[in-house]
Amino acid sequence: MSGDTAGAVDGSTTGAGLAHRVPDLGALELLLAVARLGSLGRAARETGITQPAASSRIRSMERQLGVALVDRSPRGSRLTDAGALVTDWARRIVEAAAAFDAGAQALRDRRDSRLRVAASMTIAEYLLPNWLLALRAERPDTAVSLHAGNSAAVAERLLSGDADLGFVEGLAVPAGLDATVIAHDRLIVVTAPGHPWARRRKPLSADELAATPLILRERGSGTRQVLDAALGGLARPLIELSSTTAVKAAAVSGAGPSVLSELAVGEELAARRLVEIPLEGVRLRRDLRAVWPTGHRPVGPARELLALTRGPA
Amino acid sequence: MSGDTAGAVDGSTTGAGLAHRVPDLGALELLLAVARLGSLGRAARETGITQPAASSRIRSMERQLGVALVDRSPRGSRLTDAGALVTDWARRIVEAAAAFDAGAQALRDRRDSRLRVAASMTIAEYLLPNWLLALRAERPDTAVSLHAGNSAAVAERLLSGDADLGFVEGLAVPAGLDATVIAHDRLIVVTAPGHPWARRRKPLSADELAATPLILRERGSGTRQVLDAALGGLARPLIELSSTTAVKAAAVSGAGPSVLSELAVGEELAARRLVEIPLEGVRLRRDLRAVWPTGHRPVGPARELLALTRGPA
DNA sequence: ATGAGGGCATAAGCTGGATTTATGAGTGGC
DNA sequence: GCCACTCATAAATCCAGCTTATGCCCTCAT
Repeated sequence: MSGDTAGAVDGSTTGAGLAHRVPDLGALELLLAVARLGSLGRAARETGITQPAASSRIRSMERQLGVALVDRSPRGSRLTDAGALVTDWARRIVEAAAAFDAGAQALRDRRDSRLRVAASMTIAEYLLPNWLLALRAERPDTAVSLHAGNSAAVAERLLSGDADLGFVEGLAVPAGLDATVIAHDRLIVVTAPGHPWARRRKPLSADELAATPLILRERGSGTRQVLDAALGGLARPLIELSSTTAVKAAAVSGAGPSVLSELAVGEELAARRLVEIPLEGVRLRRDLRAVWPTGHRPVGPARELLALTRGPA
Repeated sequence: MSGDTAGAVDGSTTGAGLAHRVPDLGALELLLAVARLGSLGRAARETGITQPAASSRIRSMERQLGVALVDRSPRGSRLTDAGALVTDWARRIVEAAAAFDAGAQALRDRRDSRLRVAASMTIAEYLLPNWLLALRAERPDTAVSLHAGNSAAVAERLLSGDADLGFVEGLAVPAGLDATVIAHDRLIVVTAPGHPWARRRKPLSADELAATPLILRERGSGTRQVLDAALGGLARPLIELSSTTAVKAAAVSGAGPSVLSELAVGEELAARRLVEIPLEGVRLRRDLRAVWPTGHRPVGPARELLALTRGPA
């Protein structure tokens, strides 16, 4: 959880103060509404503010960004070319915020919720918010609660009746539970772009990987289990850290190579903070499973959510 | 750019007011700093505010979310289990904001920039912000300007000396330009989850696709070009819209099937607002290319950026 | 044990940004 | 020519977050 970092996102590198250069969520939502509705006034009404407020907000956003975003005319407002681009970028922020909101609501609702979910960390972090969003779109009134923990904790909550549906990422299905595979996850070798491996031509061999000290999660984590199994219990730790985030931060800072879930490093790969090192001769694939107490097939909201998770591979 | 929408993100579906339920960027950045530094005070200092301000901000965030995020102790502050989860979700918002910022800065800098980039819309929307972020990480003082347009516009800017490096996504390289393939993009068939095709067992055939009216960009767009070529000029439009966003919105609302870049629909697939329909017998793959005036190999910052884009496929 | 230092909480006062109401002004349809 | 729609401006209000000034708690070193 600690571990020093030099990631662009974590602030230390960038001249801190993203918040001063990026409009706030309200303004971005307003911009999306303007783009969709073609009028400041209508967008204002939809957003629940008055027209002058919207006008002023868009204007200060343009001042802040130094770019004209909308073409105002007495017949309405259309996006500028630059405005269209900005709006698309803004949409991605708002989407992330919507996922955040869905997740946060599930954490809060803990009490009188109709669907109680228990999930392992990787799934809770990267997949569940989007599923919850989809569920909300179909059944807006289903209150969901979420509890995150390792496989054992998930199993315990299910068996004790404290959860209706679980998601785990380990190799085996915990005893007493039925399961169905809902997706796959690939573990990949990553390094900072400056690492020597980043310039290799040939894929890494399993032996090389096993012989190299790696930045890893602690023994017992789902990721570590799969890696150890694939390599024959031989993964050498260079550092052991207790959260995926800390591992990523260490890898980004160039401390060494690491093996992480594909899901966890999507952003880092896209922004070239990390690069994937091709690997041959090992299948670092693991199944992600939905689980429930043996015999008690999911019904109602749980069934609903389960159906949503049967995504594209 | 208009086109009605029912996407969860665009507001109409969700009980509007994401901004009231999600902490603002400043608070999220502060939370990340606390997670990284293990102390409210240190996080405050790094963020440029005082310790009581940080304390109050975190507290109101906890009140807003209804969840305890950090465990305060006289020795520092550590994240709660829920806090760790929230922080990870928050990181995704901040990452999107960082990309937004990088893009916005490039739109603004237009004047005295050392690297002038021209790019097609799909690339500018989905790929460039991350590249700019990576470039900034390596060369923090390189001012970049960005102009987005279709392939012809990109070529024109390069040939007239108004841009140093271009990115295009069409089938052919415009005359007078040298190019290198930097990535590939796959076009995929998508529908709303409720569409009959979403329940098909067998992959779609090319003939079926060609025979079905689709929601498409206007003729002449890069996407349309590739599709027409692959199908033999036969794609039937159900509706023609002038922006990828509008097409997506129409598809999400269930108006019909569409063919879109994989890049453009990542979020929608993840949140199950759209589903991919397997297709066989057609290769809807297109190359993304970096381009520059024949003979003038990129040098300096342009070379730098080019190197960053040679990503994982 | 005792004082120093780091860490967090509380209280009071200030400030700035965003909002609302009220109004004006331009454009197009009937 | 009037009505309906658009956006802009001005003035007053209100609230959220900031800072400064404290106090308490804990730990560690002397």
